[in-house]
Amino acid sequence: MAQSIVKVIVDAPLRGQLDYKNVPELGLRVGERCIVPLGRRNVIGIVAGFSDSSEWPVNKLRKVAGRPDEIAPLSENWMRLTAFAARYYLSRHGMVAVPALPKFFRRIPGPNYANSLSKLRDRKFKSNDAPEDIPLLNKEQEAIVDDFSQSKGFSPALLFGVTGSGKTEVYLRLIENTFKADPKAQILLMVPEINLTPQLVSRIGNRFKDRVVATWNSSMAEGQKASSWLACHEERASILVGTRLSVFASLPNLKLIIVDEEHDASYKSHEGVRYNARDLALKRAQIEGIPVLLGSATPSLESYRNALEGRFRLYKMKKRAVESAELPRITLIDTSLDRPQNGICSETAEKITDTLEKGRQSIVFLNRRGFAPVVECKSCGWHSTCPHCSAYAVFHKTTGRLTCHYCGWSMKLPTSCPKCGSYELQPVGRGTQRAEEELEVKWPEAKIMRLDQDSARRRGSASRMLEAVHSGEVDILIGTQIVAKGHDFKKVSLVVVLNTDPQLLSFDYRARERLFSVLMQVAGRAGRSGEQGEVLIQTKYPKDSLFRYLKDNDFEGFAQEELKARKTASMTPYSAQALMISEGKDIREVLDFLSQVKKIGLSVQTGSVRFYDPVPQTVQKVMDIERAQLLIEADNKMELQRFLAVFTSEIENRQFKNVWHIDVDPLSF
DNA sequence: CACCGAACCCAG
DNA sequence: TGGGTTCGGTGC
Repeated sequence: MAQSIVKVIVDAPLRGQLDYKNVPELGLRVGERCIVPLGRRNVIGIVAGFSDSSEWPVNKLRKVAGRPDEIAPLSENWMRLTAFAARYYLSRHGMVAVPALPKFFRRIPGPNYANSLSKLRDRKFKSNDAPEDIPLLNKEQEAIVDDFSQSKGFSPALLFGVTGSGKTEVYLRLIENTFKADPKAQILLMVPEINLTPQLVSRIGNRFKDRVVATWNSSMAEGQKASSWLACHEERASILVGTRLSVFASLPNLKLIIVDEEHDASYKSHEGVRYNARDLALKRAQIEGIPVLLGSATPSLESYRNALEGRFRLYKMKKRAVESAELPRITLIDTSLDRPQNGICSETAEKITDTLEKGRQSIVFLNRRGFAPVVECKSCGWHSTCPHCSAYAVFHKTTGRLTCHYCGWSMKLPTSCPKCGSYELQPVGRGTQRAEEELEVKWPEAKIMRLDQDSARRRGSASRMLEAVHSGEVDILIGTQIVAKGHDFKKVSLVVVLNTDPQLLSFDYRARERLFSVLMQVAGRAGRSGEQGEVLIQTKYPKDSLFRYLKDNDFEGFAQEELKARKTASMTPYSAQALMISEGKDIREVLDFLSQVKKIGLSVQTGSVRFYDPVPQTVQKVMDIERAQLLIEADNKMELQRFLAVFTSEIENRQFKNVWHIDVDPLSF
């Protein structure tokens, strides 16, 4: 057997695999973790293969240093998935595979290792004994469950279900059917963010009492991550509920993947390897040859198009699961006719008062945190800017400070203008803190609560606040996006949307898609149990077609109009994009570098690949680093991929000293 | 001339 | 990526 040389991948930006002399007594197998010397230290690597020859002089090769433990190898499919991700997102196999393991499993074992490992194995997963009542499926749900459960092999499907149509119940039945077909099956349920997982996990735990339900998300303690990971790897856990990183979990008997809220931007990773976990979930299902379900009330245009063109099966759920729950009535308030007082139009104010009188709850949605986005000097025109970023420093009244939302820099709000000394400093614009204060003045008797990153910062405090809403202690909940996400508030009958106009006018062509999605979600908070819900949207542009589709609860109409526009302009999903981003001290140097890079690109250009001009990023400077980008486009992902492989190796060969990276399939600009 | 942080270089 | 080394500016 050809086993004298071990090929190892490690977490370092090195091309290909590293060769080491094998130590046959270790009995290493492909997919196993091993300890190898790298430079002056030892690191954890993963065995990618064996060979009897090397491109390196064999006598210069170093020996494998050992194995950390007896844990079973990662599967061949897992290795294929991570290798694919590395290739597609222009990274290195080791830089995807190794960081996909919990920290515990990528550290060199210390003296207590064996002990800690057995503790991890013994960790008990919460079992749930709450009484369960299994809702009956309606006709729509039943047909979908029956059809999807017939899937054989790789079969992607999109579940388009309006808010409240009972997607979760469909997921649960699909999981149940998967266990019926294979009692040892493992299922991966991906969710965009952690906020929702507790409710979802306990619901799953209730339904599948004899199963271990593991969770995996970035806010968990390292020990918990490690024990969840191990339980999945050793097949003690049969369901994993996790955020984007869990697409790389080791699930040797994976039989079904569900991606909930598939349109959600948090599936895209922004640090390290910039992968999109939803896309990788599809790839994973393809590699494993298993069904995958993407679910959403407002699918991404990309997935919706895939469904329209027959690449995904399309399931629709247009009824709310609770028969009596009607869809909320949406009213647009023209802010140029009904001028807002302290941000609130008179019609809005009346409705809030009504709702209070009826003893029902209201949600006020304002997607901007802090008190005011900027402070201005009325006498000289000075604005509060961050000294390290090209952005305003936001005024937070709770702390009395100006804070930069990009780098975290902050200073005490000056009492007089730093430029001219005038005392006429005035906060401009409105964030949730200001709106909260204004609501308190207007409705002093109401119990008002604010929910945003600032008020929810402490661990678990968000869930405590949500609990207060559920129990009815709160009359008006004001907040950012967080209030929109999937909470099943029974007593909310009014939703008010303040100032979404900036997103309507944004140059980012995806802003409309995102706005539609978030408005649909927030509207879905109203009237979830019986009583007719009402949604008020204050806008200067009530005639915008986006609102018409929203009023008619017509995602498909909206999506088709958007798709048509995108097709005409050959924008995504009718084209594929990659952003080359570069950073440096001097913006001219950065732009200069990107111009050179563009020239190189033009010289190796293939097929439909085209370039835009290098431009500074929207927020040009962050933490004193200037950033610019070069947008590269092709007719489809395959052509773009083929080009990028050649292009990046060409740039690497030139050994530029500039810092750069590539964001494949970027979601924002 | 000592000290420190930033830039640079390298790993099989 | 992480770590070690080298380089250059600053302070005494």
